[in-house]
Amino acid sequence: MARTTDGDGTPVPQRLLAAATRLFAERGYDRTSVQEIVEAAGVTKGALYHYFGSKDDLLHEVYARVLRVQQERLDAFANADEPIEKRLRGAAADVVVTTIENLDDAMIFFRSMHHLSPEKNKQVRAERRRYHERFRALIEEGQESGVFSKATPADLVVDYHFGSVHHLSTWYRPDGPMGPQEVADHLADLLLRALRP
Amino acid sequence: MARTTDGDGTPVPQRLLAAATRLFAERGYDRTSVQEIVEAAGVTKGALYHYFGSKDDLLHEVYARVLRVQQERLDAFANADEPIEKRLRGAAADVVVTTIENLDDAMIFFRSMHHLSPEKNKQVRAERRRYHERFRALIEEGQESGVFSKATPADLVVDYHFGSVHHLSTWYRPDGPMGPQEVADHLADLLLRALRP
DNA sequence: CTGGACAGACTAACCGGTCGGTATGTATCA
DNA sequence: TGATACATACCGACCGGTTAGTCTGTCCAG
Repeated sequence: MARTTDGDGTPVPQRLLAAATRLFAERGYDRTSVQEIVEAAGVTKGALYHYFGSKDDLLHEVYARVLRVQQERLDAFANADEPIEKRLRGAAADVVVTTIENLDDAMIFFRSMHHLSPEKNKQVRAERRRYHERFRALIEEGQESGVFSKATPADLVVDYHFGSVHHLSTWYRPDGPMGPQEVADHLADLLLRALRP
Repeated sequence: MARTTDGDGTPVPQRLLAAATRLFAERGYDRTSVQEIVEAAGVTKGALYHYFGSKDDLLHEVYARVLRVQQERLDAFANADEPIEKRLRGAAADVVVTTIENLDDAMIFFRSMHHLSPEKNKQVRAERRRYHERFRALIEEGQESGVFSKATPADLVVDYHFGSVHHLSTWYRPDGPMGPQEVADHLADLLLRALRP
């Protein structure tokens, strides 16, 4: 039997990543010791430093995973064969749902970026910008075609919406009165209503 | 001459608070050592622990200051003798301006809450709720009188707006193309437009 | 001479990361 | 088939460095 799956069926690197994600979201990056991560994953430090170069690397992996997923989902909605209104609404609501379904990731994303090393921070920022720009392009397209109001610069509208997404990890509770889809519909509504000409 | 004002005219406790605010915003709470704070303030650890019980206390003071100022300003706008639309717009825009003018505070506020001790965290949350509820009351008032749409629960609208305020510290740059008032007007516009019946 | 306002040396606890070592799996060849 | 050789996966003691907080002492105002 391969050592990689001792204990349960999940490979060690993924177990470490999962444990780190949970702990980083729970206590923050600096308050989580490498020792705690490896204990939660049921291995020792040797294993962690066998698969990851540093604690920082672990955090970076979390970011990479989130960014990849979000960008893929946005592209799918943005490139669909639908009227612009529907595409924007779909993308805006979807990012809310996936954020709620991965609140830990969101928490880490917005709270721990400054813990990344400068190069990795730069890399993450660059990918974030790609995401931001794809979203902005959607809004601009609607503005050009007269479906959305031009009163507010598209850039600002993007930040307005992502502010609310960002904020979710602060106030949303899974045991609260609203489900993910419900919140998503409301937030997408607010965005679309704000954009009415 | 009192030792409290050695060096410049500012009393030591305020110098410590100012230094801590800047450093916490710059590097984060955990990455800022007590030694760095006292050096930036031109004193030693003896002085810090003479005035503050702990590093945590220092952070708490930053929160208390921000909360007090924001609550006062909100109350002023909310209780003014104006139509509800104007009062909400005024409050919504004002919080944006003051947030931009104290970006360090905002950065710390949303990034470092989880570093507070449980009791202090609870205390801060309670005050935050008061603020949130005053703002929500404004929106509900407008909804009741038919000036604002009832399509979205008032609670969610509040979180929507404060999401964008929260987000400011992430993207706003003082040397960017927009001034504080300009951004504030746009964001208040978006809120009011989203609330149109 | 008393007490507040500090200075600064000190401590005990961690923490990230390293490193030598071991166990297991796999490829090669006689 | 069985032995040899090497690679991969991991263990856990250990190290250098840092940190929040303490404690004793000094100095000056009133």
